[in-house]
Amino acid sequence: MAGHKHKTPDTAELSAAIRDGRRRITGQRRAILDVLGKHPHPMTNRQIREALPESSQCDLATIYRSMRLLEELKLVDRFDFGDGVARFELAGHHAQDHHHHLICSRCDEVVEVEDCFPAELQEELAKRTGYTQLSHKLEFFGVCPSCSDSAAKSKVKRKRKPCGC
Amino acid sequence: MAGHKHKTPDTAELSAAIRDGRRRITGQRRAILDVLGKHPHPMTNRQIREALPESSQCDLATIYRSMRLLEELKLVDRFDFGDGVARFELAGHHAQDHHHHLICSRCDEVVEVEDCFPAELQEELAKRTGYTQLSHKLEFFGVCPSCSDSAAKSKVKRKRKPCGC
DNA sequence: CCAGTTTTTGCAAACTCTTTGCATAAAAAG
DNA sequence: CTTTTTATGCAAAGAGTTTGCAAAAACTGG
Repeated sequence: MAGHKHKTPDTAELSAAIRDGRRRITGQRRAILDVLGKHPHPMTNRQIREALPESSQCDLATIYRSMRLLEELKLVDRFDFGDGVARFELAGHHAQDHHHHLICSRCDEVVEVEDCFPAELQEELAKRTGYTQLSHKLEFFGVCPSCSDSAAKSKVKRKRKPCGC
Repeated sequence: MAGHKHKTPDTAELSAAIRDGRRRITGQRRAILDVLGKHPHPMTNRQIREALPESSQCDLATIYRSMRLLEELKLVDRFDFGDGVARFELAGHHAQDHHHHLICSRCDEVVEVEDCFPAELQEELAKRTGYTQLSHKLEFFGVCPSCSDSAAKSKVKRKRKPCGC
């Protein structure tokens, strides 16, 4: 009974992923996955901590360590919205495990994007350059409908410009 | 006599760009542009400082401030290779002002890439989502020819994984 | 279910990149 | 050359992330 989507991996899946190494299934790790399972978009470590239930509060350092582990175990995916803060999403949370995002530069609203850089072009690039094992990082930025409506630009702004390209 | 490629903007260009605001043409700023003009790939602020001639050494804080200014003036472009460090390139340094990079995850070698996310797809994405003023951030990662040759994996490695996607 | 062994956690300190306050130096203006 | 205004150097502060270490929790084998 494995392979859920939009759900937290159950203990079986978790232990299956953890079994090989001598890692342990701790309450904190379960709680973190739980939180991620309830959020549709990438979360920062700080957001994860704030979203933890009181019963499973834990130190930020623990979250940082956990995210590294969970990333290695391929249970979460790391994203970079260009503001210098790492964000994580439960792997397999969305229809396509590989996907990108469209982020509003004014209010940070996020939309999941299924478009991806054309595989043929990427393969061509690999051949042309001789590089192997190609992957890419791609995120979109723009102004969301509600922010472009409210011409009032007195909204929260990102600290660092995300792109500029 | 403007519009050079692969060259440092001359004082005329610099002052033209600076004139509007009440900014000044200083030795440090000229030196920084000079350094960028000699490097084909994006440089970190620390690299820029180390590349400055002894005669124009300056504080890192000055470089940070200068890069912000030069970015606003569109004299340099900012890039993010996913390792948490900002990198800058002289604007118009390459044939296409808008371009991306292919970075070796083992040795950090960089190749300039002209491929770009298809404009049609991006416009479609804009229509579909209602977002406006779309832009994107795109970088490729892989293993360069020489690194894949030397199966010896005892090379310098990046501190943070760049992508994972 | 308990005792032993090994991994995790919390806490504090350290690190890296980046920003900022302030007195001084340098550039532009007259 | 003097005045005015912006930039720089230096030091300190911020933010995100990592790490050392003793105490706590999880797995193991009785």
